[in-house]
Amino acid sequence: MTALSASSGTRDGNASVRVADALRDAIVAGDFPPGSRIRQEEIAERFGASRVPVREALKMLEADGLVTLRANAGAWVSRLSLDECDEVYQTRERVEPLLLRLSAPHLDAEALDRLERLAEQMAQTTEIEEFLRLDRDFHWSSYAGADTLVLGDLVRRLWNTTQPYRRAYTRLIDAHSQRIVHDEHHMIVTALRDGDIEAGERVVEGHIRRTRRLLAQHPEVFTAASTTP
Amino acid sequence: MTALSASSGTRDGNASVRVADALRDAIVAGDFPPGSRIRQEEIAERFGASRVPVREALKMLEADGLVTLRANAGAWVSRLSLDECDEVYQTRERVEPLLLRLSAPHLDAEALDRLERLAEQMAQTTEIEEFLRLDRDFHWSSYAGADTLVLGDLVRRLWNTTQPYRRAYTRLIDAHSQRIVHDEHHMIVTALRDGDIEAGERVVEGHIRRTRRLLAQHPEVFTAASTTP
DNA sequence: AGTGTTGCGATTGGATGCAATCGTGTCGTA
DNA sequence: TACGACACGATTGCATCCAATCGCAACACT
Repeated sequence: MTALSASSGTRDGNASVRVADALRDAIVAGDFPPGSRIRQEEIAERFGASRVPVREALKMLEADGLVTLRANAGAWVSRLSLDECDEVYQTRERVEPLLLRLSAPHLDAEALDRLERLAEQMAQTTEIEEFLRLDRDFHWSSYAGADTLVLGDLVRRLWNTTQPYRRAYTRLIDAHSQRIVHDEHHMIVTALRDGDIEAGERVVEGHIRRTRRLLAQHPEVFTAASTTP
Repeated sequence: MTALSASSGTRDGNASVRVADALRDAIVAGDFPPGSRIRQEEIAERFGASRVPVREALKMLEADGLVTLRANAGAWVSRLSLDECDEVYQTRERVEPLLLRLSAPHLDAEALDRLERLAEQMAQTTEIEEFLRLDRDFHWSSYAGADTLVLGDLVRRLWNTTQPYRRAYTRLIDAHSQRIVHDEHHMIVTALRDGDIEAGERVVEGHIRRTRRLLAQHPEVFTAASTTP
């Protein structure tokens, strides 16, 4: 599922977008931990392109907040301070309830069943990457009803920039916290089934806030976050 | 104030950023109305650069939401539908109160005086561009205390993408509506002086919501928005 | 007359090549 | 030994050049 292959053959006319997508996936997947140096030529070779589309991709990822560029120096995977991460989470607390509100009316029974299933799967897994993937999948599925372009993109961006810290943090939570996450997910599904948007908004908000507070109790995550497979 | 000169001489190492900034300013200023075709070579010549940094700039502005790119076809200034604009405003309703909250504690008496002065100036001007400039200045000054990077950028982006419609809409509001805007700005200053962050958040939220509703009553703004000086 | 097709100009996408800049290791000096 | 200057390699930034694609108009065909 992570970015592999996607190189040989296709000359579809937009290498920069392909490189950006692949590189974004790689960063989010943890292949490039925060602070990693990104060399243009290395990326170019890796994805079978020249440096020009790579640079365009880097500009896009910089706007995404995933990459930090310094003129005449190079590109690094963005590293968030605890304060910045906290800020992103506060932003998510405000924005994601809205996205859920916009999505909720368009979620049919099948979509809700799917959410339920994802929540169940999460409760049963202990593997970290699987947990992260399911969590992402759960929330995005809950937002899938919103045909919004701009807000969806915005939230996706906020998720992406904080993914490395969510990964590091996931390693730290105990069974009790994990149980709370499971309950909250279940409450989201319940609220959606009841058509109680207000309740849904409040659960999502609290869900994110709780994670933010827990993260703030683990500043060590932000001093040297590394992920080596 | 609009982008002129800024061409000859300086070889500072980051032409793409300069082009992006200048082009962004030009779009926000209304030099390129929504739907305008953007030809790479034209921009390149205009800012004394090659097409390569122009394309990098376009990728950045696309991520900003200001420009829409179609592969092998070209670039256009993004055009928002009424629904999309409404969505951006709903997002602003959620996010800007937070930004104000983060900013408020760091605003000193001098900053508040400045806000007061800007509000007064707005109440006395009738010229549209001046009104827009002061409005932007007022709100951004109220957010200036927040040393936040990510949230500030996000809000700036939301303002930029909706600027053309705010401009078109400003032409339509009557004296009564303008008076309400003035009052709301004054209430923001008052809340900040009192240190009542809750009140400030609520005023900002209502301020944006009211504008959103008024915009929704003028769908003609989104059918063919043009601004020719 | 209406419709599908084919060719050309205009424009974009991408690769290569060269100049400018930065980081780093080495050397010289106090 | 500690500190600063310098030169070299590595990397980035940008301009030029060529190929690929699209839009459009003229044309042929039913």
